[in-house]
Amino acid sequence: MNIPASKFRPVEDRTLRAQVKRQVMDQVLGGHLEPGKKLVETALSSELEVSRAPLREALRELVDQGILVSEPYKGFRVRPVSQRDLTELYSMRTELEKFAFSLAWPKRSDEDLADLDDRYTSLMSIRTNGDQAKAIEREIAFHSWVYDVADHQLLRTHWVRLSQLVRIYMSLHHNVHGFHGVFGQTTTEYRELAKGDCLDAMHAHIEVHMSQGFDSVLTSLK
Amino acid sequence: MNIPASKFRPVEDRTLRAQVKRQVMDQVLGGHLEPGKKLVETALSSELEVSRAPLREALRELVDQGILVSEPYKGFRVRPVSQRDLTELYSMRTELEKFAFSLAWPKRSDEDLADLDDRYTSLMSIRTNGDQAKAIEREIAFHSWVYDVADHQLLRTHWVRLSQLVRIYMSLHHNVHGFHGVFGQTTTEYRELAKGDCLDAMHAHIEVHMSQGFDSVLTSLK
DNA sequence: CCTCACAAAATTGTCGACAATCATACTATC
DNA sequence: GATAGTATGATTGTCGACAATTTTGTGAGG
Repeated sequence: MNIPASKFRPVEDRTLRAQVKRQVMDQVLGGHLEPGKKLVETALSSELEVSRAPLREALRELVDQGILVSEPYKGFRVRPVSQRDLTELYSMRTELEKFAFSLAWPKRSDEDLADLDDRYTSLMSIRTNGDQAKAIEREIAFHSWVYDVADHQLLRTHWVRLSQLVRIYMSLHHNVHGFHGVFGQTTTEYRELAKGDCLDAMHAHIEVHMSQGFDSVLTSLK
Repeated sequence: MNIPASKFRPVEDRTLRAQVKRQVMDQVLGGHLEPGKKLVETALSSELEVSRAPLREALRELVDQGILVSEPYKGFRVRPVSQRDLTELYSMRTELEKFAFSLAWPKRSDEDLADLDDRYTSLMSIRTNGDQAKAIEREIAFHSWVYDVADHQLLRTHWVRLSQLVRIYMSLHHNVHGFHGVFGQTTTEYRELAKGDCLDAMHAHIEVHMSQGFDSVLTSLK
């Protein structure tokens, strides 16, 4: 399990705002709301059975998380996708992840390496299994490892923001191509290098790894 | 002038939300609201003469911009500052700006170089002059040049987010140490290298430049 | 003096109604 | 027939009031 440390976690989503946020996020990232689709506040609020005030605040939070876009008097829409955005997303990912590895490199403990193996195993087991939402989450979790180890709060928040976009494109990919992952074999090499002792090789591999992922997802856009 | 292309720009701040956002932002970034200070909604709404609905939405946008923080039932506070945050901010800046230069390098046109000189002159003239808010804006504008040339939307939004934090720390610095800039002589060298033809030298200089800025701002925190 | 319980005040969260704006369909005019 | 103007409906923006929660204040008991 992932969080055995304390049996209890603080109750989350205490406000309607937070609950709404989670639900809309799940719908979008689950691929049930197609990119570009308009969200009508009155319809959503009656469907979720909350008033528009917390709904609007929740949607506004999702805007700055990059999941939605909004224009005054025009309302909210699911963030549209484009080839350019995808290109930028992956170039950005590449850069941040290389930076993360630079930071994490001297900090990797045995515990951390075992943790990476856990995430790897967890990811591989689901790939043959077939739960789309879970598969995406584990893919993200696998890549989050280096950011956890890097122990850089600001970098992490920027990765979280990027990862939302990654989720959108991945669910798009899964909807088009079924359940096989976007990274293929390179994931295994990624893990080996991450446990090894050559940072340059890791950096080089990230470029390859990302461009593999990019090409794979790109096919979903045409 | 900066934007001669089209004589008109779209009317901005059409909603109260946008106006509130701008005003609160100015207050915080102008250093008139100290980090950690609590913002009481009822007080703010009566002061700004708007209801709490648009006010709350505006504040929530500022949260995801990194200027404020919020907790359920606890309200909004100006983002607190810490040495760790500052360290992370500058390491992040260093990384993103190096990336930006890599992208911008082959795209630099003669126009762009002239633009850089304009921003440089504009910055230098204000440094001896003494309007704090303007000085900060021009400092940011100078560093934004490379992001403009890089022409990478996603990278730009991340820089915008970072630049908000930079503004906070700079206004803190100005409040403590008066109006001289935080980068000193290195700005001139920065400009020269940015116009030159050695990307590696530019990258190396960014490290120096940033650590200079970091050290300078750091003194405001103790 | 300290701590706990409890009441009161202050503050945030939520609601329903109304105003301002936008999108659509229709008409008049050329 | 095309286009501009106009009325209508749909949608977002704003407001004031009330509910839920936290914070502050007070006093009893040790």
